[in-house]
Amino acid sequence: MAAPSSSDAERQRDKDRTRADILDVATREFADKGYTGARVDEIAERTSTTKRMIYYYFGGKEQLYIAVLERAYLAIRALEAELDVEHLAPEDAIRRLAELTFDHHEAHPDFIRLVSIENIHRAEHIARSEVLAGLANPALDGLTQILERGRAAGRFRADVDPLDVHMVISSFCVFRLANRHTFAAIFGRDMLDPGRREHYRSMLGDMLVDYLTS
Amino acid sequence: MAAPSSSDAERQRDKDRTRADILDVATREFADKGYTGARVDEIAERTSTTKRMIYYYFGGKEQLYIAVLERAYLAIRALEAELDVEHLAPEDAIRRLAELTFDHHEAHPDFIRLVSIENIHRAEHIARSEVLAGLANPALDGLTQILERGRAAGRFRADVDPLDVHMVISSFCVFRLANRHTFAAIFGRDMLDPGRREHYRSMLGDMLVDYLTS
DNA sequence: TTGTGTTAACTAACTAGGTCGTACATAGGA
DNA sequence: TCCTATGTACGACCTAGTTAGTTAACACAA
Repeated sequence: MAAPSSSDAERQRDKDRTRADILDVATREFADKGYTGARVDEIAERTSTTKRMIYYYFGGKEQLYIAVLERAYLAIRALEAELDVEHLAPEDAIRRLAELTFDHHEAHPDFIRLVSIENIHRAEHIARSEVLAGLANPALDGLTQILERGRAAGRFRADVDPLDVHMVISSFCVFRLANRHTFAAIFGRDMLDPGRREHYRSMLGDMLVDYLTS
Repeated sequence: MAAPSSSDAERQRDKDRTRADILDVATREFADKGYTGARVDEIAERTSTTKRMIYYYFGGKEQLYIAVLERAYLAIRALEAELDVEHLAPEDAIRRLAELTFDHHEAHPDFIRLVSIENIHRAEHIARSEVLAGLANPALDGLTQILERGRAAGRFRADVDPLDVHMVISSFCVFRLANRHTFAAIFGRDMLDPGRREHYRSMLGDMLVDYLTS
């Protein structure tokens, strides 16, 4: 490693920008068309660089896809880590966490689609990623503390596993986005209708609190 | 139209059998690899017939895929229509319905995968199917009656929409199957572990009853 | 019964258009 | 001269869909 000169730093910045550019385009393409449906040529065309560069930077289609997944998961986990609910009553804290997840998923439909796609592939790519395999959810720590506090205060039932609660929150928020198209096609209801947003958002909190305090 | 001779009937049976054979194989292939990932050649090879026959019977890859979706939805709806809970108390009826959906989804992972895949494609194929677009869920009628009974008896809250309850049930049951791979990769928990099955099955009913009676 | 025309069921081989990945050439800084 | 970075062009393979032709069953007239 040579000592970094200013031009080295510049070049590194350029490189990072090119990588980020490719990842932006690739994220949209993979989220849109799935792993098999995505076209490397298409990604290259929508990038300020060439296909050759994609192979130069990432090695291949699969490694590019894994890089896309890694960045998407890391971004979402970074946001989750900011959760701060220690000053709230347990019930309100649970509602707050549910709302955070709710908002979060709604704001990142690409991420939800990538997760769906990755599940179709039985998470084989995540398993192959050293960054992601076993990457725990930071929100889980906050959730564990909330449940602990609620239980200590005698307000929450004692037999609840944080991961189960996380699963319920995720299932509600993920389903609303991931299955909205078949749901709309069959029942004629758009789960993302802005007019119903608040209803769903508070419904999840209500359900959780009712269950935890029963 | 000639009067149906016995050989006509036989030929129709053969034809139906060939169609069903192709659909069986195609269901597995599409559920396994997704629409784009599925290979018509592969389906043909695993069938007792040839690729040309698939085009002969179904017209193309997309029409074959739609036929697979139609059959899968129709099969599941037929089972749902058998729900009979009028003799149960509203709380028990809700639990029964939730368990039926829970068991059902668990027993039909291929169907869940097809639904996930179809959502990745924004339900464009379902929308194109005359059979499926607007095919309501028979279980929804049962659910509506249960909620009505519970409300009339003063045991259930009044402000609950059947479709919302259906959504909660579906989200829980679907998430458990559809997202099990990424969930396992990241949290190290297999949501389909038989040892946890009863826990999840009753947890869903508990949650619903807690919410509806709150 | 036999010959003939007709139609549905079926098949192998092919085509046209992609699709990932690579070989090669080049430029320019250290 | 070596290394990183980049562009062009191509090759090997794959895949949905088609073409052109075969087989088998049947209807009906002679």
